[in-house]
Amino acid sequence: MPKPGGRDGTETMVKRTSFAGDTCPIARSLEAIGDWWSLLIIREALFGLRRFGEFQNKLGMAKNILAVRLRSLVDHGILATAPASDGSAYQEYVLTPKGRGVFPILVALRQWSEEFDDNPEEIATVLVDRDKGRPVRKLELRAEDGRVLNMADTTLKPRPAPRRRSAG
Amino acid sequence: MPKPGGRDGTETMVKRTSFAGDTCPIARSLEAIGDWWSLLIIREALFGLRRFGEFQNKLGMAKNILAVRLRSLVDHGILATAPASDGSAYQEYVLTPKGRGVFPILVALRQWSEEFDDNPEEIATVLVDRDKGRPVRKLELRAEDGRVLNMADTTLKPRPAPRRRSAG
DNA sequence: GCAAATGGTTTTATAATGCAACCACACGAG
DNA sequence: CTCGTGTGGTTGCATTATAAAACCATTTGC
Repeated sequence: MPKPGGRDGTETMVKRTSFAGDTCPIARSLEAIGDWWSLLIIREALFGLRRFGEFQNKLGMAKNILAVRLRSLVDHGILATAPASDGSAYQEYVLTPKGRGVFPILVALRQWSEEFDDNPEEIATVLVDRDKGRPVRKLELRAEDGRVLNMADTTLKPRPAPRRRSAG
Repeated sequence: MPKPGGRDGTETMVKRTSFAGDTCPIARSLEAIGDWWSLLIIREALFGLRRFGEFQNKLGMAKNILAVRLRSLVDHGILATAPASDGSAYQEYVLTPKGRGVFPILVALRQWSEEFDDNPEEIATVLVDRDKGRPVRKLELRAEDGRVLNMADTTLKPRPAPRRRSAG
């Protein structure tokens, strides 16, 4: 069975496609956090988990997969390693500002489930305002002037060319 | 996509983990749209793409993968098939309300890239208010009374028990 | 009817995932 | 120091998902 370009040294790179160089910001996000586990790890990190064992225990995922994901998240600047806060020689994984910035994405995912899931009664938790203990509103997208926008009120424009600073 | 089930006793050596029965709404969302291509397909659908060939051409993905994804999205009620709008015998894939409800998730992903990407100058487009042509604000999370909340202002509570209708 | 386009499926190869076993190091007790 | 245990991984191997390309059935244009 001759396969195209097989044994002659020309390896066919059948890779999982990468969006790293894509100009679409959504694709670029997915490049960093667009897999099953990464967002769940970040979710747990937002909850305060820090140790390898904590993530592994809470998420019930294979240790090798967790290790790969943690490395990837560190590489992407979403997590950072730090010496353990309890004085031991172990290390911890803590969210960077970039990692904490994922919060709105998680809220959007949560609210989508709350609104459209076929069995919403199976959802165990509600995101509430800490002060009042009342559920939060749906995320709002607003114009510069404050008007609430829905999808039809928006459009995409090419990014304006970067303004060059005059010989700073 | 991972096989559904796994919680209902019909479990047959489930390999790739499924979050279908998870009580976390984020996991439930990821079950439906938590893979590389689904969100990009939805993005293109929001832009108006409808035909198999349009998706395949625009996203540059393998046809078999596209076919699997489209089927999955239809199964999840995110897309629906419809007779072609141009009168031909072909079919089209159109977003359901549930599919259009993904919009805020895409906005959140976009804004995360805009804020934290290492090379934001590579991002080609800006989401703007259609009326004014001005960039939109960051998504805002608000309390019931209108206060803008950040992550620290929120917490999770168990979902209140469903109110039972007074029988009869 | 025939060629080309459309919308897939099948085949085959590679990469990712998952489980279990293994291993290095830290730490505590003796 | 040595043993035993917990933590934090890595390594093999089997299974699954993804990918490219070939193939195929309809539909459309002519």
